[in-house]
Amino acid sequence: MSWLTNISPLEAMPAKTPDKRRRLVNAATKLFYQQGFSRTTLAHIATVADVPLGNVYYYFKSKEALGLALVEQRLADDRARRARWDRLPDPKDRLVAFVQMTLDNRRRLARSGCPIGSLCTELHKEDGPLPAQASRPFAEWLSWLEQQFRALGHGGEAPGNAAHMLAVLQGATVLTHSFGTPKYIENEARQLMDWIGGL
Amino acid sequence: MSWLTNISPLEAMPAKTPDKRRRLVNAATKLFYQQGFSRTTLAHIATVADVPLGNVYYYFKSKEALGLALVEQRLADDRARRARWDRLPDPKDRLVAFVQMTLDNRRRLARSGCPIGSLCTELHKEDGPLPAQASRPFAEWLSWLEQQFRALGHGGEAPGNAAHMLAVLQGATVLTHSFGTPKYIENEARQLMDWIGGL
DNA sequence: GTCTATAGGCAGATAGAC
DNA sequence: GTCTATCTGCCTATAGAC
Repeated sequence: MSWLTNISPLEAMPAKTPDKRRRLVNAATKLFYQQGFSRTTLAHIATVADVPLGNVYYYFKSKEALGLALVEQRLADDRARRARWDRLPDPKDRLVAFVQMTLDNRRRLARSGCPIGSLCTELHKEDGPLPAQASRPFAEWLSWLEQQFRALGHGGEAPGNAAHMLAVLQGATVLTHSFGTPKYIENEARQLMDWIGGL
Repeated sequence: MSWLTNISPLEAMPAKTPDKRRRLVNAATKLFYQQGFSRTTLAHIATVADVPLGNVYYYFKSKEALGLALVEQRLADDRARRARWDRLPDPKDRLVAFVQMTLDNRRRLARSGCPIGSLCTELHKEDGPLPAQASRPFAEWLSWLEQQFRALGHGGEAPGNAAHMLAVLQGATVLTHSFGTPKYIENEARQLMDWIGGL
């Protein structure tokens, strides 16, 4: 009865999402984040993923298609993370978890910026469907943040509060990345924590 | 006595900064901003500046050198703008002018993002001296904002307040650009105006 | 100082054998 | 499904006449 064992959906469909495809998306995620979309070559991605260059095109018909797959992966990962946080009984704790995630990642953010924000900024200068797709992760985070503020009884101000929280962290990340120091994230995160505590 | 006529310093030294050089920097500024550094070709810049491609290399030894010149131009323009605002007697009015500038530019910012922020984000993924130079415009704005808060008697909190104001506007600009709507800048600018009024 | 022509190299994408 | 070899085109940069 192996078909009843509790395995992850992705492992359950090896034919549709084989290991190579996953490795390519993972390598692309890492390299696009560290070097940017334009500067990253498919040859480099293939090397990191340990897949021959020509084989990349069996899984993705173009570099753009790989970019789109990367956005989908990001959406799935973020949804999983939010689902975990949704188990916290107090919406305040969910907001704290969000700010804390940024704080925990501050060194990485100082090195390479926000993976969603910098992807958005860069892909919005590309042609085709990439610009529109790139902002979807932001849209879903905004919507989730709104939910938390609404659950706290701040219905009318929920959209504004959600946007403010995301904007502050994005801006702090831009400065932290520009100057290569985590201090902007640390200062803004502390203020946001106080704000959440006082809601 | 034509040497006494009141002409601009740049027109006064045609040998050192001829028109073609200026046109190239202006075209590069515009195209790097709209399309990004990597995606913009020297051929396109040359066309927009109405300069033959081969002639570009008489003024700039490489694409990177053109990028560095662009940063210098940005620094000069920003200093001139701050010098004008420094004539306002009340530091609050100077801070208001800064926020108002962002608000006035919101449509352009929705289309292409912050010219300093997106340049920083993209150039920090390049090699060579560009990453370090790209953040200088931010550094000078931060320093100027700090001065204004100090002039208002908020000495100890001046660095934090300056960073917060810049971070909020940067973050609002990232969201405004990502979603193509000025509303995030409008909301955050309004709150910053209230904050300045109550200082 | 100016401009044409082109070198040189690299990156995205494809062909086609296995 | 996999992989090697390669095509095609573009982009930075240079050569060299004027």
